[in-house]
Amino acid sequence: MLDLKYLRNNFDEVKNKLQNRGEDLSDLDTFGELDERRRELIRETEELKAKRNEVSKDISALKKEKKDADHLITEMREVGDRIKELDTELKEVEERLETLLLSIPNIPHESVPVGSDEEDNQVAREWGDIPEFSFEPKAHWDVADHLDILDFERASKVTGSRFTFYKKLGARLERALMSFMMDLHAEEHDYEEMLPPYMINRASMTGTGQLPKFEEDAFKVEEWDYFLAPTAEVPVTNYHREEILSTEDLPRKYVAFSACFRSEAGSAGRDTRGLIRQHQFNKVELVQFVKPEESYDALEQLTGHAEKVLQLLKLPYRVMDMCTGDLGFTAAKKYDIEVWLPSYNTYREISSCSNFGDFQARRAGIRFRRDQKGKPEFVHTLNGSGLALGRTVAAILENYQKEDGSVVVPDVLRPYMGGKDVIQ
RNA sequence: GGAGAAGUACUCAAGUGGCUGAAGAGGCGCCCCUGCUAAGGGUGUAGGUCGCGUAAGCGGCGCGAGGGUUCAAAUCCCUCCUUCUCCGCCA
Repeated sequence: MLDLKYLRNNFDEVKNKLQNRGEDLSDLDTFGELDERRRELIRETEELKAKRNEVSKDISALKKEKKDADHLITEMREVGDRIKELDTELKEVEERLETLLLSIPNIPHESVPVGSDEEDNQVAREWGDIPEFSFEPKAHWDVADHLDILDFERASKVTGSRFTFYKKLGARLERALMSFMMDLHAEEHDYEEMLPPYMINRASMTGTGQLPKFEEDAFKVEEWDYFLAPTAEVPVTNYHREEILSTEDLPRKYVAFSACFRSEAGSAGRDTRGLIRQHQFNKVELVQFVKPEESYDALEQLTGHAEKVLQLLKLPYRVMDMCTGDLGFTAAKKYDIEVWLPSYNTYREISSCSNFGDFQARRAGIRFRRDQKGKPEFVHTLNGSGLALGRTVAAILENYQKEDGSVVVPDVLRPYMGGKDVIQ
């Protein structure tokens, strides 16, 4: 959410900066009218309330002296009615204004490359050597099928499409990755470990920006106003919703494991096979709350923490600096980390690291105080996958596959795999 | 699911219709005393947000949330949320 006063005072500039984001901005022009009407109503209603408060004191005094106050009471009855009318209109105007503000995307940071779609994203850096195979590398679902470690078919029977059963060493591999990543971030990168709820209420989903605009992307729990968490970003960021942190609380860094649920509305027919696009997947998520002046350094650091996972797993990747048109609704700046998948002969997203500036913090009311007497200020929030587990499994199966159909276990995972060095 | 109790400021807590933005205590700030510490005395401090204003400031809101009654609500009524206790059920 953008700051109301900032938007008022810099309307054209803001509109201009949002232009190359590719979002629909047609509602933006109602802002001026709503904002003006709101303040008009506030002025009017507050004047009347001040009067009512004053006269109420007079009435109280008169009553105490056993004097007649009927004429004042009659007058205030009318004032009260008028206040009620104005308040009703004010409430309606404020709701419309709120809805509008909640639907305006974040302003991109000046360093974000201008562009219209993913074609305009820029490669920030590449790491690792693309593996060469003496045979035709198989897609991870074929590797998994041969090893009998994933069962998509039975998952469609039990639930539906885009779900899977992990089996045997496949299940073990996913669990190993979870522990490996949690340990790495908690012990080496100084994040506090957390296991959040997987169901989230509406206020929290609004706080991080999934709502109101993207309700169709989420799974809704019938009868409850709860949503299945699309990412641990939502519960963990909202952990501090409506709180004022003290300056020594910052930066605050959390690493959370959670299942993630996405309806994938609008992706029908894409990545229908394998682990790349599931309705449910596991993810280790990094979340940071930092002082405003530190957030862009923190983004580099956090992205580095996610990259470290791939480096230790020895999986080749590249980091993309996302352009204005591909930033998403909430981010001010975003890096996607893409891992090499041999069977696709390309890189695929495995992590997304974003700095939201104060955009989420304003929605969620997450603030901090620099010193005892200081005014509360909004923190900056960041998060990034560290990493998505399903896609990491896919990357390992594909990059570490052998001609005989077995898969070598990356060194760093062996302690988590009971010492196993190969899946066969 | 059933039966009860409670939600007030950083914390504890008083307050059942009108000088209560809210007693008191703790905490925190400053000062004094005691050569440090412990203890004692004095004094100060109350959040947040919105509107008007260059500012000082003035005003509105506000006692879990949202409605309602009233000239006036922390205080009365309704709905919801959360916490606690007991019973039932359950991983």
